[in-house]
Order: sequence, then C-alpha cells, then structure tokens
Amino acid sequence: MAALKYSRQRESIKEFLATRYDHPTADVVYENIRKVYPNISLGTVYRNLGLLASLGEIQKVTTGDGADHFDGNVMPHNHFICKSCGKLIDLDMDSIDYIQKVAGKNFDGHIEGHSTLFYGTCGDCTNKS
Amino acid sequence: MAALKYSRQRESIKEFLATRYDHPTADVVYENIRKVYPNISLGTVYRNLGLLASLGEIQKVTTGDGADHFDGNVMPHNHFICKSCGKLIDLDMDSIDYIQKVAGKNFDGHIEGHSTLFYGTCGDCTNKS
DNA sequence: TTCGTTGCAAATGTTTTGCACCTGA
DNA sequence: TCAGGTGCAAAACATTTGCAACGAA
Repeated sequence: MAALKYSRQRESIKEFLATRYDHPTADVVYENIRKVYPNISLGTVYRNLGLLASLGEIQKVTTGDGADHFDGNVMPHNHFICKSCGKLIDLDMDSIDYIQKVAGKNFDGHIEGHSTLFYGTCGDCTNKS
Repeated sequence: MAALKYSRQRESIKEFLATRYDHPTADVVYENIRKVYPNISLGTVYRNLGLLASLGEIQKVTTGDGADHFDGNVMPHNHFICKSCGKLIDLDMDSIDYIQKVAGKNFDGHIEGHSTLFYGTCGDCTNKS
C-alpha cells in the first residue's frame, strides 16, 4: 500500500527544506513554495510535510511555541531555542545518546529515542543586552 | 502589578494536579474541576494553568501529540511518552543536567536549561505485544 | 472601592479532512 | 486505467481574549 507517486510539489518542499538552516514552519514553507507553484495549497504542504516526516526524509520539531518547525537535516542533532528572539538553532555538540541508558535504568519499558530541546539566550541576544 | 488574589478555582486546580501522577491536559483538568465547580469555564482553567505554570507552581509539558499536559510535580525530572498507548510517564532517573555543558561547548549563547522527552514503548505495552 | 478573577462566547491560530478533479505510473 | 496527489473550503482542535458581572482585600 501507499505506492508513493512522484509529485513536483513534494519534491519542491523537500528541496526547499534542504536549503534552509533555520527551521521553517508549515506556513513559511507554504509562502516560499508558492513563489514556484502559486496554486499550491496549505493543505498540500501539511500533507507532504507529514508524509516526508513519517518517511524520515525530514524532521518535525515541536517547540511548544505555537507552530511546529521542520528540519531538512535528518542527521541526529539537538536544538536550541532562544527565549528572547524565538530563533530555533542547530547545536553542534557531542552525542548525548547515552542519556537513554541513564533513563532506562529504573524503567521497565523500552526507550527508543529522545528529543532534547535546550533553551536560553542565543549569541546575538546575549551580546545585544 | 499582578497583586494575585485568592481564587477557589485556582486553588482547586492546583490541588487536583497534586493528586494526579498522570499528566492531564487542560481539558481533563476542566472535566474534573467541573465536578466540584460545575460553572467553571474552560477559559478560566487555561488562564489558571498558564498562571500557575509561569509562577513555577506547576509544570507545562509539551509533547507534540496535540494538547499540552500539566504536571503538579515541580521537582526537576524527565518524561517518557509511549508511542503505542500515548501515556506520559515520569522517569525516576539520575540527573542529566550536565548535557547542558556538553551543549554549550561550541555555542556562543547562554544555555539556561533543557527539556528532554524520551520515547519508546512503555512497560505495559511491551508486555502486551 | 478597587482591581484581579470569572463565565461566556467569539475569535484566533494551527492542522486536518472531505470531495471532486488532476496526474503520474 | 487507476490509485495516489492536489486545490479548495470547511471542519476540527487547542488556546486566547474581550467584556460585563463577580468577589477578595
């Protein structure tokens, strides 16, 4: 099932995310893809973002500040969100995957992964104040 | 500013959360407080949950699966969400706060904290399958 | 009396969905 | 041909907000 057919819209969304290192929301993706395909609908953007995320070709990042963000970088990495300007940033840091072992010690279920979001003030905002 | 006056509704919400070790959503809180104060409105529940969270008397937990959850336990701890049944569980584990040092190594901003959500299959669901 | 709080309802913002039409394989 | 994809608009949710009435200090 789900024989997954080619679609220029989906391809375009994937390509767009590959060029962006901020982490656009569905709405920002929509406004940008629209420049190429003026008739694309927001529903199609959501459908494809969801599809690509479930295929593991992009990553969905939920921050709790309104809309979800999308990341074209599938390599495991962590994010930082600035409490001052709201920017969502990739962190270049060593793996912390061993926290899963720490978490599993007194736990009788099975831990498959984790998502960690760091917060504070970003470089730009720290220097500004 | 905000001279914070007593309200039985707010008190009731705080007490309710103190008795629950699952992590109810605003809607679940509403349905339960309603048994005591049938006229309380959902807006009031949201206002008070937000207020209590910003006072640090309860904790808001965003999982990305729809509605936010609320936790009466303010002690720092981590959560696990079961991909099979959706349950949100407290983890009894050693502190992993040193991951903030790891994250700050190549970062020019200031890291104040982190929120980590582990996921996988909980004990109940692991045994069932 | 004063000003924070409430209930209600309407508004907002995000995401999903039904449906008829379109399109890639 | 035909199942998957699209555009559009309506619906579904979660959450916030304006406002007049209420209640604690």
